[in-house]
Amino acid sequence: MGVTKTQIFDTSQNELAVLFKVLGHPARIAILQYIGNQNACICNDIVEEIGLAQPTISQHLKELKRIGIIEGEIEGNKVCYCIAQERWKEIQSVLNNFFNETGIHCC
Amino acid sequence: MGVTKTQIFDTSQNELAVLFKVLGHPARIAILQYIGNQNACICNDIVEEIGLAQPTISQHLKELKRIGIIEGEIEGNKVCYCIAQERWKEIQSVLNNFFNETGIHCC
DNA sequence: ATGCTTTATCGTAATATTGCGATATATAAA
DNA sequence: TTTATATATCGCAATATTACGATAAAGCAT
Repeated sequence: MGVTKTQIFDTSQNELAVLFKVLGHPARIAILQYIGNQNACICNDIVEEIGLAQPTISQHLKELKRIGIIEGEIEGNKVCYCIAQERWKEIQSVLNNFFNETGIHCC
Repeated sequence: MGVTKTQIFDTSQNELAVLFKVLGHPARIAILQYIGNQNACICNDIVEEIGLAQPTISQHLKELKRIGIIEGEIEGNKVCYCIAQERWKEIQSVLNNFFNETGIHCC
């Protein structure tokens, strides 16, 4: 009652759902767009850029790191975040596989 | 405090996040895969197939209908759900645009 | 060493999501 | 008409997510 019944579904369904879910928040979309649009990796100008408190941003960054779509490199007392190119492409392709393998038949 | 601060983000960021979020649940992934894998549109064998109660499935179907990725056609006292092909492709392409337009620069 | 800056984590409040039993509604079947 | 079947909706309980202030940790500047 209330929890997502993860055990009912198989690993690939759960993994796919996690990818979608992590991307399913406007702040995280905005963070990815901001990091992606900088020529160099940018640290927490993200906090300045997006209108959310520093702990909130930090939490969102943690979620994004959880699926490996960004990486943080420590530079002194700052952290430089950047898109993890390989994983980025991998996630895109996992999602595309889902779209291509599902929804072909029907009606 | 607690709500997603939708106002902070622009329409396209919010819309993108909604698409991802709706797809971000294993039951909804499983439902889409099930509907997609039937040669004909299938009604609520979905309830039988997935191990969740009928009201729960109904709720998930409602979410999926909300983004237009499935359509339900009433047939007597049954409802026949199917993938909305056009919208399916459109969503795939919206997501791909996001992936292609973001994360190109960096590092 | 002391204070400043940057980032992460903890704890908590507000809200949202998930899941389901009970119930409503509508068609099919008897 | 009565009963069964299929689906949607309501209302609630359990849990998860979002957001943030306070605080910790760690490096930089003085």
